[in-house]
Amino acid sequence: MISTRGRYALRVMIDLAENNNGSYIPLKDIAARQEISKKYLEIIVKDMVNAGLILGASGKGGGYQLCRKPEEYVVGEILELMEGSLSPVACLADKSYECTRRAACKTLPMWEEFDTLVHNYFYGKKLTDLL
Amino acid sequence: MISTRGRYALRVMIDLAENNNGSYIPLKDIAARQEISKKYLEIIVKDMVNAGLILGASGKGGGYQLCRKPEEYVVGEILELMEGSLSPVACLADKSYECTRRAACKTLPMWEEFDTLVHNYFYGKKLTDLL
DNA sequence: TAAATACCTATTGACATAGTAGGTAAATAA
DNA sequence: TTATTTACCTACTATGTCAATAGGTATTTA
Repeated sequence: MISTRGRYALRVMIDLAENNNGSYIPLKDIAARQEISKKYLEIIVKDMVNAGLILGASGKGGGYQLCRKPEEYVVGEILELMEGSLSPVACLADKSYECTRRAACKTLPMWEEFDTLVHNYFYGKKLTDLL
Repeated sequence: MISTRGRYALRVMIDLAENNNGSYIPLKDIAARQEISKKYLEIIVKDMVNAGLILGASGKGGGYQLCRKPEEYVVGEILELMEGSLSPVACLADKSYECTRRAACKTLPMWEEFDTLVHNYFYGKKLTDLL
């Protein structure tokens, strides 16, 4: 399951791409267009700035902006940054996770194959594919 | 993310398939082999019985048993019964979910495509593929 | 009658999710 | 300078899910 963090982040990116006019776009406008709580979006958008996905500028005339061309963003990157991991099971999501049953695990190969499938799907989609 | 409900259910099914000898297999043995809390497994296995995936029998000599041939079980069916849904977002998982933004949603087609991908992957795998 | 088993109800601690509340800092325009 | 607009910051909260644990009852066989 993809949480609101990843889903809302994606919608913010799309909104920024569609409404790009060279200047910064206030979160108030994004929240209104997307019908998402502005207060809650603040948290998510802050993380997007920290992750280097977008630019933020304070003060009057401030807001947010993409820092790359829309076709240079990959959906998988955005989702993975916001969700932490897209892996279906803990033993693949946590690189440090040590499972004593690993060698004997009958299901691991399936999770690994599925993990690759998911990764390839979302890394094969660009932001521009959603516009 | 697939929770322990789905993952453990799959391991129970594999264990039942591998240790099938015509009679019922006590949960105690499954829990020991799989190194999973028996008390916790009770909850999961009870749901598997209610869902019609396996048979349970009380009393001495009782335990659990597959009620179909291993090749007649599909992984997707087992996971979906235990996890409730494999859909990545609420608007696809809940059939009754009414989203006012549905028609305008830029991301929905991607979630739908991904949902189909996930469904096809797990419904293309049989229990016997894991043995 | 004793043992082994499934089955039942209730509870718990930890954590994540999806927010809300209220403030501070920074930039611009009057 | 001052007011306004904006991002940014810390803290809090209600609800729910996850992964169990605890202790009992019903059922079947030897």
